[in-house]
This record gives sequence, structure tokens and C-alpha cells, in this order.
Amino acid sequence: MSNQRKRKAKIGTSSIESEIFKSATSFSDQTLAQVNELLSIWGMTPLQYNALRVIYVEDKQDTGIPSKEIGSRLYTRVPDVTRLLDRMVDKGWITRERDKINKRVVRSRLTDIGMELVESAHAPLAELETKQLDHLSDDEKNALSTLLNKALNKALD
Amino acid sequence: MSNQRKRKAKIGTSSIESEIFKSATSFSDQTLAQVNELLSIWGMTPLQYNALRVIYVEDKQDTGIPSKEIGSRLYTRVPDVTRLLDRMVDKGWITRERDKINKRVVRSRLTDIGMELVESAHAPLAELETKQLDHLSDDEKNALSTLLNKALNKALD
DNA sequence: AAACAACAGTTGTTATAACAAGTATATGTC
DNA sequence: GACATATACTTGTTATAACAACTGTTGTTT
Repeated sequence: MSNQRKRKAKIGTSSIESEIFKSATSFSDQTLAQVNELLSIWGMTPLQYNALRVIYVEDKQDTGIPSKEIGSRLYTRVPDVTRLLDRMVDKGWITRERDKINKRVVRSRLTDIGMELVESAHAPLAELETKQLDHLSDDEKNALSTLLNKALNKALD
Repeated sequence: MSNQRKRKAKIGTSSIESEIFKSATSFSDQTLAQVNELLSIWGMTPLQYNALRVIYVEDKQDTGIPSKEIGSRLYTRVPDVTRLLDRMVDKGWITRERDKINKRVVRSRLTDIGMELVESAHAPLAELETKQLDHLSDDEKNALSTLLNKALNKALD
């Protein structure tokens, strides 16, 4: 008489693996929301900040960093680095130039503004991250870091 | 003589907290990519699957689940549940109806197709998750789950 | 050195996420 | 019982993510 289909029994009790994914995702999502809010002070998104930071850290010789390397060092997949960098050029944070030797490559460098942005945001971000985890002991943080890295290495196989 | 600004020394060495965020984000991003690939077989996105699963699990009485509750049970922030559900109505996976008593509330229920989708995808997803972590011992998985939850609770304060 | 494959970026398109403002209903207060 | 406030959802708009096809350059093979 009812049009209600019977739901299978097994769905609903979630495995330890599911719990781990759910927690890791929630954790990174919640933290990202706070990082996003903080970075909005400077008009940056987390992705833009990360790209700036990659260039800042890697481009010691001020020769510029290829788009592909920037993409590979961001810790989420980014299918469209070109337009991510386009917007950062428009904002005056980076400059781009074709590599003279390998003309396929485009190298990005920070402008003074871009450099200042990375330096301004760094300490507040570090503080936010520390605060987020200040209820964990050093042992717990080390254990968590180790376990996440172990989990991650398989994910990247 | 060079127009190169001096980069501050401190940036580049990352704290244990940064490492944790980076690993957690990479881990969930990589896993999500695989989940996305798997779910694309049925034409679902991870977010859509999660919404379907929420309704499947919560709507025991087939009275429908309010949009707000669906949103709150998804483990990422979703600012636009209405249109997420719109698309699922269009695809024939759910139906929506205004609550008779509280007319502000809209309740979503699974169609037979929606129910079949959840049931079809569940086992392959569980298998994927298990495989992703099969190089961790039970103790490690339990420890990871516990630590992530502890980290998460602060993030949600 | 011509042909083919690989590589690094670019561009076009569509769908979705994010943010903000708006609408209808319900609840609380005086 | 009018009025302010809160709630649940909707709608409008803009920016970005995702996917695929394409261009120009370099490397490899014969």
C-alpha cells in the first residue's frame, strides 16, 4: 500500500575509514573558511595566497617560477593555473614572462606588492593555525602529522 | 643595483600546524578526486551523493528532510542548498514539497531512482575508502580518527 | 630533416560556488 | 493584535572551478 521502497540495512553505519575522510574533510573545510576570512582583509583567496607563497619561497634567484611548478606545489589540484595567474597579474601581484630558452615555459615573479602581501599575511595565518590546534599536545600534533602523511602517501600513489 | 627586494627569513620553514593543515587538505582533496571519478559513473558529484545519502539515512519515516537539515549534515559548508536540490529534482533523484504545518520548510524525499543511486554507489565507495587506508593498521586508523576529531571540535567552536 | 609525439600553456564553454539581498512565514513582546 | 525579530528558503549576480579542445614549441625517431 505504501510506495516507500525498503532501504538496505547496511547503509548508515559508517566505517572507520569513512569517519577519517569525513573528519579530515570537515577539518580542512572549516579551517579553510577561517583562512579565507582572514585573507579577505588583503583581498586574497587562499589559493591566490598559496600561489604567491610558492613563488616567494621557491624563487630565490628572482628568475621566476614556471606555471607548471606553481600548480604542482599547490596542495589542491588546480586545473586552470593560467587564469589563476591572469587574475594575479591583473591585481598587480605578479609579472609573467616567456622563458627565453624554452619558449613553452612562462615564468612568474612577485612584484613588490605581491611580496608585501605574502609577508603581511604570513604571521597572522601562522597564528590562526597555531590557535586552531592549541588544544592538542606536541605529541598529539606530531602523531597527527605523521599519520596524515602516511595516509596521504597512499592517496598520491 | 638590483630591484630585488629582500625576502624575510622566517617564511618558508613551516610549523607543525601548517604541516597538519597541508596534509589534511591534500589528503581530502586527493580522496575527493577519486570519489568524484567513481561517482561520475552514475552522473553524480560527491556533494550530490552526500545529499542523497543524508536523506537516505535520515528520512526513515519517508516524511522528507528539511533543506536546512540537509545542509547542516553535509560535511562541507554549502551556501546554496536550494540550487543543489534544484538540480537533483531536475535529474529526478528527489522530490520536494512544502511542509504543511510550517510553510517555511521544504522537505525533500528520495525517488526510487535516488534511492537506487545511493545503494549502487555505497559499496564501491566504501571499498575505495578502505583501499585508500589499507596500509594503516587498525590502531593507526583509530588514532588518526580520534586525533582528527579532536582537532575538528576546536575548529567548529 | 620530416614526421610524430610530448610538453607547457592558452582558450572556450558550462556548471557550480560564493556572496548578498529579498520573500514569505512564524514567533515573541509590549 | 500590531510590530519587531527570527527563520527557512529563494533569487540575482559575479567569480571561479572543471572539463575539453587547441596552439605553439621542443624532443625523438627514422
